Formats: sequence, C-alpha cells, structure tokens
Amino acid sequence: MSKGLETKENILKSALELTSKFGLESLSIGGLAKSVGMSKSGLFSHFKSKEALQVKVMDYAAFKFTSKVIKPAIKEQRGLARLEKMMDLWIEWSENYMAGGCPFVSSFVEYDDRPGVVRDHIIHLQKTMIGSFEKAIQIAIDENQLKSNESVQYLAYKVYSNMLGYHIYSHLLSKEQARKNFTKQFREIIQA
Amino acid sequence: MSKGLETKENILKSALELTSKFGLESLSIGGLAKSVGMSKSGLFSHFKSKEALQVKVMDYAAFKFTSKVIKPAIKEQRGLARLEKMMDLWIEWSENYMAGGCPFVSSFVEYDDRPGVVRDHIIHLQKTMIGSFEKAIQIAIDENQLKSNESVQYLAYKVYSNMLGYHIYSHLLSKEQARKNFTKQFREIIQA
DNA sequence: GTTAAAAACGAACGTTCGTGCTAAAATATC
DNA sequence: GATATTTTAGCACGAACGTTCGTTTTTAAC
Repeated sequence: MSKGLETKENILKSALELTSKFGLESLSIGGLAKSVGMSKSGLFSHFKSKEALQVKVMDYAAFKFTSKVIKPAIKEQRGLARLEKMMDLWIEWSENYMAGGCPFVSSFVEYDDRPGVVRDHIIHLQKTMIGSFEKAIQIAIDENQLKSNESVQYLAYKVYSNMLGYHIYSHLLSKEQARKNFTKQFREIIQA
Repeated sequence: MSKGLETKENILKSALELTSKFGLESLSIGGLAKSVGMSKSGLFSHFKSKEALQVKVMDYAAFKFTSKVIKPAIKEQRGLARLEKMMDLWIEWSENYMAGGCPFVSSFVEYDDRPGVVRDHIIHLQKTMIGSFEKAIQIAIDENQLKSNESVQYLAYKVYSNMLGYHIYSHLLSKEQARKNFTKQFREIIQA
C-alpha cells in the first residue's frame, strides 16, 4: 500500500473515533489533524472538502460495520443462528468497538434535516444496513426457523427499533439493564 | 409580563425550532440573534453563556412537551385511553410541532458523550419523560385495562423503542409507513 | 415628567472554522 | 542515484464562533 493510502486510512480511523464520540458535524479538519499528528493543510489535501471527508468517514464506518458485524455473522449457519449472531455482533459493535455510540444512529439523527450529499449518503447506507437485516430475517423464514405472518419489513422494523432502544437506554441506565431489555424483546420478536 | 421575559420567551421559541432542525450543538448565538432579529450581544445578555442557553432551551422543550403531550393526555380517562392518547400526541409532537425531529432524541444522541451540565440536564429530562410514560402504563395496569406479567419499566422500554423506530423510519421511508409500523407494534405491546 | 433600572446595541477581543496557495520534503519510478 | 510524482508543511484569507465592554435606547417606578 502506498504512503498516501496508508495515511488516508489512518486519518479515517481517527475520524471515525471522533465521529462516534462527538458526531459527524463536530468533526473539524484542525482537530482531526491534531489527533493524527499532521498539519491541517496536509490532511485537507487528501480530501478536497469537508463534505467529501464526511462522506468518506461514513463509507469507512459502513466498511467497518460490514467486516465486524455482517461478514462474521454470515459464517454462521443459515437461519436463526445467523440472525442471533448478527444481533450479538451488532451490540458488540455499539458497545466495544464504537464506544462513543453507533455512528449510523448519531449521524442520521444529526443530518435528517440537513439536505445535501452527506445526508443522502447516510440514508443510502442506512437503507443498505437495514437491507442486510431483512435478508437475514428472510433466510430464517425460508429455513423454517422463524415462523411469522408478519412481513419481513415489519420484523426488521421491530428488530431495528429494539436496537435503537438499547442504544438510548445503555446511556440512560446501565449497559446490563439495557442489554436485558434488548435480549428480551428480541426473543419476543422471533417467537411471535 | 415584563419586556425582558417576553423577548426571552421569543428567543427560546426560535431556539427550539433551530434545535429541532439542526441540533443543540449547532445552535449559535449569532445565527439565533439573526433569526429573532436582534443583536448578538443583546441576545447574549439574556443568558450568560452558551451553555446556559442550551440548558434553557431544553427546559423550554420539556415545558412544551408537557403542555402539548402530557397534560392534554391526562384529561383523557385513566387507563388505556390515556396511554393511547399520549401516543397520538407524542407522534403529533414529533410530526407537526417539532417538524425537525424530536429535540430530546437528537440532543440526547448528540450529547451522550459530552460530559457536562448540558448532558446531565438532558439525561435528567429524558428520565423524567420516560417516568411519565411509566406512570401512564402503571395506571393502565391498575385499572385492569392492561394485563401483562412484564414490569412497567420493560413495557416502557418497548414503548420507547417503538417511538425511536418511528422517528428514524419516518425519515427513511414515508411517514405513513412509519406510522403503520408504530401503531402495529404498539398494539402488540399492550395486548401481549 | 423625572429618574433609576433594564434591555439592546455596536464594536472589538482572541480562536477556530474551511479552504486556497506555494514551497519543501518524502516517496516511487527508472 | 537522478528524476518525476506524491505527500506534507507553512502561511494567509475571510468568515463565524463565544464573549466582554462601554454606550445608547427603552422600559418601569415614582
């Protein structure tokens, strides 16, 4: 890998950490440069605008999410086991890897009323992400491991709401209590 | 009402609108001053710091939430009817009154990793809000209109997750579809 | 109507913001 | 090892940030 790509990856890694903690909008070129130990202009030249940087950061987040949650779960056998593994990894992603909070949730909330390429991109990534869950749910149904007369879309909605609830409650109460609630509701969803 | 309190209320009204759209952190003294049509310093003198302004804005949001959602719902008869009215008004609050998105959700996500008085205050308000729903649920149970072997806290968690799901989905899909999902899951929660 | 208090203003402060430049340093190519 | 290319740094810009100040205007009290 060339030097350029190496530092670029380095920058995005730091940027994602900062985004997770403080949000995509609070990401500043100067602050980011300081945290990776290079000059503002040096960093800036890698991306040609702040907007482009933000888009790249979200792409990087999506890449990481895929490699930390989606891909490992696919190694599990088709059906409920895979879906459950996905939930576990998802929680782990929120809890350990993205300690400052899921960047998709925060950036989405941040940009839901800021029209522009950043928002469009976030929405696209979010839909892709939900699509992954819908696919996993569909497979569980096909494998006759999940019986439900509800649509896949509605089941995914419930799964996703539950994750959002976990996300908020984990900062409000203890992580343990939030996790209990999450697990309990997930069981109800797949057993209904 | 004195002139001072009048303009202060005016400022907070504009501030809440901006917060709903762009978030509490993006609220700037200069921008806010421009939107209410007064000077930066004139506005600033009403609050002695930006932090104080942010706290006041959230207090104002809580006040509005109480008067638009909680209080009108209490006029409904005790039990499920009241809880359902609360849901309707809550959705209405998100959809019409707070068109830019619920300020509690957005500010909470924004500040969950920014220690300080603002965060502490937001958490406090959020807990109070959840407490209101728990109380309504408890009453519905006491009135024998809601039968459940789950704890009130867990039921409130489900109700709240559902609202969060609605909040995200309404920006992702259509409001109608989001609302359908919300209503459906709410029915399941109170019938389980 | 006079006077005291409150409210709003305009200007300036030191910082930080994103974004251009140009020049120097580091890397890759041959 | 010389050359071409990429990457980084340094500096400057205009604008916006929160905040302070002294002054002027508006309101309230008598």
